[in-house]
Amino acid sequence: MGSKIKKPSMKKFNPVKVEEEIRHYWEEHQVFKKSLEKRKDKEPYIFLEGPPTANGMPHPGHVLTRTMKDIILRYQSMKGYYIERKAGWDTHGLPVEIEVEKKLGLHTKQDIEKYGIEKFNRECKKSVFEYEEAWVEMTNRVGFWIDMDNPYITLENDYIESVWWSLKEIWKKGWLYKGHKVTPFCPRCGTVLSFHEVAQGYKEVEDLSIFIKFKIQDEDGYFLAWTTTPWTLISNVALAVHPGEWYVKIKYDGETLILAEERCADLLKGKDYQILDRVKGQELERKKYVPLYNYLKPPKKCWYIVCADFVSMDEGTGIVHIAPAFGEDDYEVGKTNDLPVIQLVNPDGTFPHQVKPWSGKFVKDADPGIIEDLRNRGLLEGVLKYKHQYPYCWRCDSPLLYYAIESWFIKMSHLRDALVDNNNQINWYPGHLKQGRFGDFIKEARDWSLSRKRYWGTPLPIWTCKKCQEQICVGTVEELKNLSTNFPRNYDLHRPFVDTLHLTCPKCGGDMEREEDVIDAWYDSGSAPFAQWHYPFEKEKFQKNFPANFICEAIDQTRGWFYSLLAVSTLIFNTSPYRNVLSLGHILDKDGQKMSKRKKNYVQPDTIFNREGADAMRWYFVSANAPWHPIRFYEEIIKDTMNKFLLTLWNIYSFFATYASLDNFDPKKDWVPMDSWGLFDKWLVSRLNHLTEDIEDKISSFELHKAARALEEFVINDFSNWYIRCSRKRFWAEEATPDKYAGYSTFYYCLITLSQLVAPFVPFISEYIYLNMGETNSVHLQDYPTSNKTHIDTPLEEKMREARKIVEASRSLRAKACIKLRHPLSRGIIVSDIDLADLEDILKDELNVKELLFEPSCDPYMEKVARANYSTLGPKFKKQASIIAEEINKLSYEDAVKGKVTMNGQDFFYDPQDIIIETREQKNLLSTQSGGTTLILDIEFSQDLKDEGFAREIVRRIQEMRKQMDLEMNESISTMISIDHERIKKWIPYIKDETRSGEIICSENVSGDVVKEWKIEGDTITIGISRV
RNA sequence: GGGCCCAUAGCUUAGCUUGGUUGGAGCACCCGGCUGAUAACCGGGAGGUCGAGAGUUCGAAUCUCUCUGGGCCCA
Repeated sequence: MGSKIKKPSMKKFNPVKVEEEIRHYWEEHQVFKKSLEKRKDKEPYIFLEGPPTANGMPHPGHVLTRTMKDIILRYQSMKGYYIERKAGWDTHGLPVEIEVEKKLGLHTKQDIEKYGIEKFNRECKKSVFEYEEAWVEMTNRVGFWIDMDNPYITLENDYIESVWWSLKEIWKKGWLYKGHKVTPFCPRCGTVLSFHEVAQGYKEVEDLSIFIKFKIQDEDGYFLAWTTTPWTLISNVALAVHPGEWYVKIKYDGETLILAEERCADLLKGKDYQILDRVKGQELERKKYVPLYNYLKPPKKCWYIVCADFVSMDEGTGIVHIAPAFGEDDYEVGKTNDLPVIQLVNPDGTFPHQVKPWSGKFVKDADPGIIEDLRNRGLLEGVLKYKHQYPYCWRCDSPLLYYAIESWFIKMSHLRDALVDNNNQINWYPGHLKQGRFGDFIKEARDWSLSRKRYWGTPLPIWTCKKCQEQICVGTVEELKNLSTNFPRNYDLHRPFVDTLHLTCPKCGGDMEREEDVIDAWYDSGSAPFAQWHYPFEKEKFQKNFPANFICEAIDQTRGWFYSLLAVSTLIFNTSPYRNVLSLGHILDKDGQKMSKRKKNYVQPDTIFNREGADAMRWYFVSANAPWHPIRFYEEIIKDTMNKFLLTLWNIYSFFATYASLDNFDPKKDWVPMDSWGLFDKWLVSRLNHLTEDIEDKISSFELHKAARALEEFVINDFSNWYIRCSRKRFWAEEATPDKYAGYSTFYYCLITLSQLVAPFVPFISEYIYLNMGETNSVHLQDYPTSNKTHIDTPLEEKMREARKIVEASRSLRAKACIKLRHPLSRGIIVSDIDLADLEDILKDELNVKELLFEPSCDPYMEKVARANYSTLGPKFKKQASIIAEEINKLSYEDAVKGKVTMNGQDFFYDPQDIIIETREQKNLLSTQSGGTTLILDIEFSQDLKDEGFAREIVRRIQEMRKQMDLEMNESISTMISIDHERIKKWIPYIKDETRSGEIICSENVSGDVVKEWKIEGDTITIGISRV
C-alpha cells in the first residue's frame, strides 16, 4: 500500500486548531497508552512526579515545569525507555487549611474546633480537589503526558499507611523524639506560624537595644551584655561568650567591665578606658553572675557564663544574654549546657502574675519599664536605637514572639555525613546547587521538626499510655486494629477518626491517647518514592521504580521537596532517591519582576493556549533561556516565537505538501535512493545528521535551550532559507524528472526526521506534520532519530557555507551598484581557496549570471591606478600643486609612473612617493573579498541582457496578478500586454512558460479579468490576465 | 540581615570555563531589494559606558573585590 502526502487542511497556520485536532487524535487513538505499551518491556527510565497542590489555579510556572518534564520524558521515551508516568497530588498542609479557614470565615484554632474538626477536614479534602479539573485541563492543553487516572494522592489511606510505616522505621532506630522547638508565635491569634507565614511578615522596625551590666558574683565588676528584646531579660538564665575570642576587663568611667576586645575597641573608640586584663572567652566559662530578676526559682543550676560559637563580633558586646524559651540559638545553648527553660510569658504575650511590676502587660510594651527599672538600679550602661527586620503576623499584624514549644523531631543532624554521601550520587542541573546551596544546607542539617499542631495532615501515629506513659509508634493499619477496641470497617486515617480510637496499652492495659499533632506535609511528599506504591505492603512496583532517574521542579524546591526526598530516603534506605535533578528557574513578568496576582502582571496560560497555542509557549520556554535561569513571560514574546519558528516549520511542510500532493508523490513507490540524490540534497542530509548529533549531546546535559536553538537554526536557516529557496525551481518542473523526485525524497526524509526531532519539544505541530506526510502512526510512537555518520559530509558543508557567503556578497554588490537581482549579468568570476565547481549551477542561479568562471587569480581582472599624493605634492609645487595633482589623476597607471606631467607645454617632474598606487577592478567590474574568496561581477549590459531583464520584470508582474486572483498554481491564463510585440518577441515562450499563459497578445487595448497598469523601467505598461 | 544565582543594543540572547584585532546574532525600527512556500527572505543603516566603581594585567565583557538592581532560599 502506498502512502499519500496530504495537503495542509488549512491555508494559514492556525495553531489552536492544529492542537485541537491533535488532542482529539491522541484521545481517539489512545496514543499515550500505546506509547506506554510499546516500551513496556524496555529498560525503564524512572520519573518521579513532584506532586502539585491542587488547591489553587495553575499558573504559568506550572506550565513551565510541565513543559520541561514532558520534553525530557517524550525524548527518553522515543529513545526507547519505558517511563511509567504516574501523576501525584499533594493534599495536606497549612495552605489548604488557610484556604478553608478563609472560605468558612474561621480565624483561630478555637474557631476550627468549635466548627468541628471532622467537618473542617471534610472541607479541606473538598478544597484540594476543587481545582483538579483546571489542572487536568491545563495539563492536557500543554500536552504533558502523565497518567492522571491513577495518581498517587497523599491523603489516601494507603499512602498514609506507607508514611506511618516509614515513621515507625525511624522510631525503631530511635531517631524520632520529642523535644522543644522555638517557634514563631502570634500571641494575639494564639497560634504558631509556619516559616512560610513568617517570611511574609518581616518588617524593618526601630527597636531599643540596651547594654546591661550583670554583676559578677563575689568579684568586683560586671559582664556587659547587649539585647534588643529587654522583656526576655526576665527569663534570663545565662550569658554566652565566644570561646575563641579575646575578652578584656577594663576600667571605664569608674567601673570594671568585661566585654569582647574587638567590640570594646569599636564601642569605646576615642573614649578613655584602661585595660586591666585580657583572657580567651573559654576562660570565662562557668563564671557566675547575679541575676537581674528572680521571679521564679530555677529548677536547675543557672546564671553563669557559657560558650557558644554563634556569638558574633559584628554587633553588641560579644556577651549574649540567653533565654532558652525565646530564641532558637538560646534553646540550643540551653540544651548543650543543661540550663533550665524559664518561660515567664503567658501564651497571650503578657507577663504572668509572678512578674509583679508588669503583670498582665504585653511584653513588648513593658520594655520601657524594664529599661527604666534597670537604670534606677544602676545596671544600664546605655540605650541605642536599633533598626532591624522583625516578623509580624501576616494575619493580624501583631509582633511575633518566639516560644519554645513541644514538638516531635527526627534526628537529622547525626545523619549529615550520610546526606552528603547520598548527595554525591546525584547529578544536579545546574551543577552549582550540588555543592552550593543544597550542599551547604545538608552539611548543617538540623533535626527535622516533624509535628504541626494542626488538623489537616497525616496524623502522627504515636500513642501514649495515660497510666504508665508507655509510648508506641504504629506502623500499619493492622497493628492499629489489633491495639484498638473500636476499629470500624470503614475508616479514614485522619483526625478526628484516629483520635477516637481506644487503644489499650500493651504494657499495662491502660488507656492510650494519641499525640495530638499531625506531621509536616513535606514529609508526605518526601515519602513519595515508596508511598506512591503503598510500599512495603505491596513490594514489586517500588522495587522496580527506585531510585528515580529524573526529577524536575522549580528552584524553590531545593530545600523543599529535593531535600525532603533525600532526607526520607536517607533515613529509610540510606541512599539517594533520584539520580538526576533538574532545577528550573522561575517565571517573571515583562520587567523581570515576580508574577503575582496582586501586581496584575500575571498572564493566564489559557490566554496563550487560545491564541498562540501550547507549542509556541513550550518552544519559547525551552529556547529562550537555560532551564535553570529565570524566564520572562508575556504574550508578545510568545507571538514572536510562533511567527519565527513554528510558522517557518509549518511553511516548510506546506511547501512540500503543496507540490508533492500535486504530483501525487508517494514516498514508498516513488522513492529515489539516496546515492542518486543531488548535491543540495546530500548537503541538507549532512546538516540534519550533524543536528541530530548535536541535539543528543545537548539534551544529555539538560541544555535544552541549546538543543532547541540548534533546531531553530536548522529549520530557519538551512532548511527554509537555503535549501527550499534554492530548490524551488526543481519542483516547478512539470514533468516527473528524476531530479524532482530526488528532491521530493530528500524533502520527505528530512521532514519526517525533523518532525521526529522536534516532537518532544512541540508535540502538536510535529504530530500534525508527521501524520500529514502519509504516516498512520503517531510520531510519538517512533524511535528518536540517531545520527548516521556516513551521511555527514563536512567538506560539502564547508563548500556550501562559502557559497552562501558568495551569494550574500553578490547581493550586497548589486545593491551598492543599484542593479536589481532580477537583471541577469554576463559573467561572474570567483577566485577561491575552496573548490566550488560542484556548486556552479546554484551559484550561477543565485548570482543571476550567464557565465561563471573559477579563476586561480584576480590579477587579470584588476588594474593598477595611481593617485596623486597631496601631502608630498603640496610642499613641492605650492600653489600649482592642486592643478598638477588633478592632472596626475587623469593619467593612466603606465603614464603616471613615468613621473612627469605636461601642462601648457611645461613639464613638471615628481618622485615615486608623490603618487599612491592602488589596485582596483577594471572598468565595468565590481569585486568584493572575504576570507580566501573573491567575487567579481561584470556589470556591463548588452541589449540581450537588458531584454531578458525586462522579460523577467513582466513575468514578475504577471505572477503578482495571478497571486492576487488567487489562482491555483497549475491554472492557465491568457495574457494581454500593452507593448510593442518586437520588444519581447524573443522572450514570449519564456514568459508563457513561467506564467502558464496559453497565449500572449500584444495590443494597445488591454482587457482581462484583472487589468493593471505597471511602471517598468520608466515605461507605463498595462497587463491584463484572464482565466482560461 | 545572611547564603546562592543572574545582569551584554528597546526586546530575546552568543561570547565568560582557557583574558588577545573593531563584542556577534535574531526580533523591532529606517532605506533599498527579492518573492507562486513564507506572516517569510536578502542587502544596507541606526542602535552597546558589556549594571556601576576599583583592582590584577602590556591588554578585561571574560579574572578578583566592593557596590547597585532582580530572583530564589533562609532569618
